[in-house]
Amino acid sequence: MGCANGYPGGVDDDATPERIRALPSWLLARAALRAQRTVAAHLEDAGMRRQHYTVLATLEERGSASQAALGRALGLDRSDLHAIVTALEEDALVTRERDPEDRRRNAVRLTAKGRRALARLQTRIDAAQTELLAGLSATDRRELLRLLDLLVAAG
Amino acid sequence: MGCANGYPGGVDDDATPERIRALPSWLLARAALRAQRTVAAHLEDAGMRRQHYTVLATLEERGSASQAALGRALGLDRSDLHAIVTALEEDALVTRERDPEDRRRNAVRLTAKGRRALARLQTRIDAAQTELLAGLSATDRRELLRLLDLLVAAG
DNA sequence: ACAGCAACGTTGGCGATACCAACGTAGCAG
DNA sequence: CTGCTACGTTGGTATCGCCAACGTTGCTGT
Repeated sequence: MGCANGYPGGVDDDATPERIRALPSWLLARAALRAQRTVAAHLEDAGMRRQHYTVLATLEERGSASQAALGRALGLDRSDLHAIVTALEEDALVTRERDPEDRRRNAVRLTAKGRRALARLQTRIDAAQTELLAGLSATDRRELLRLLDLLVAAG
Repeated sequence: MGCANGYPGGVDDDATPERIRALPSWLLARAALRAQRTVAAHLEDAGMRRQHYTVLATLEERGSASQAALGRALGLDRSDLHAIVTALEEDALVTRERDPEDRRRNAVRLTAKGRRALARLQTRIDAAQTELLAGLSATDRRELLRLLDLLVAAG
């Protein structure tokens, strides 16, 4: 009668209840947290955050983009993008100039240094994804991407 | 030559680049954000947050638990759990007493009112999950749970 | 018996993230 | 030229996960 709940071992308190562990929103939060920590750890000694990478990658694809366009493409707020571009500009990874064709906009462009930094970041990002998905087969990885994409697209 | 990138339409700037959209960590973050917003919206007029639900649900399963045990079961920090239990106690949903068998611990227990509140919360949580997974078939939902569980267990 | 170590709860604080409100400026449509 | 809209900028808010420190309590080894 020593154990209040009738468990023999006793260390069962550390286990997440099935009721919670079967909750999609909880699992998503947990998995995303792990993903975030993994990516952050891989980018740490590069002094970058994950949004810096996504902005640089988008710029490499677009060539030039306004901050508002970057925000819409990446789901970021204008104010947050302002801070990100400012940081990248201070590191000379991007340039920010008034768009001559629409002087409301800032034309943000990748510099040569930015392009090199992006290449280095890409390596780290790839390593983080590999570590994150280490327990999944190739088929499972594809399935995961498909299902997550469904969820994101429905948003 | 009007369009810098050769796109005819022009509203393509709002689309997330494939390079980003195929990134597991990014998809996880986006999907988790949507899940979080959906749950929060469903719990909003109940004046509760999602961690309140998980704590209440764990207590219903365990009967009694210390704050540290709740933290380990749910992946929450001691300090955060303190705030949660305090809030639940103020609403008389749980009681917090010194555990007579180990006076370092607090024995947190569900009250009758807490049990009723949990039942109401469960309805809202279920509705949120339904809304979240609306675009997925039953098979897809099972697959998603399995894959997310793999990711979380590997953490 | 006692000293040292570990666990617990509590308090206070930090950094990252997502979001919102307001403002001035610039383009655009009626 | 008069609204309306988009844009960038600034500043502020709320949540969340995490960490450090402290006093109390239990356990263990000597």
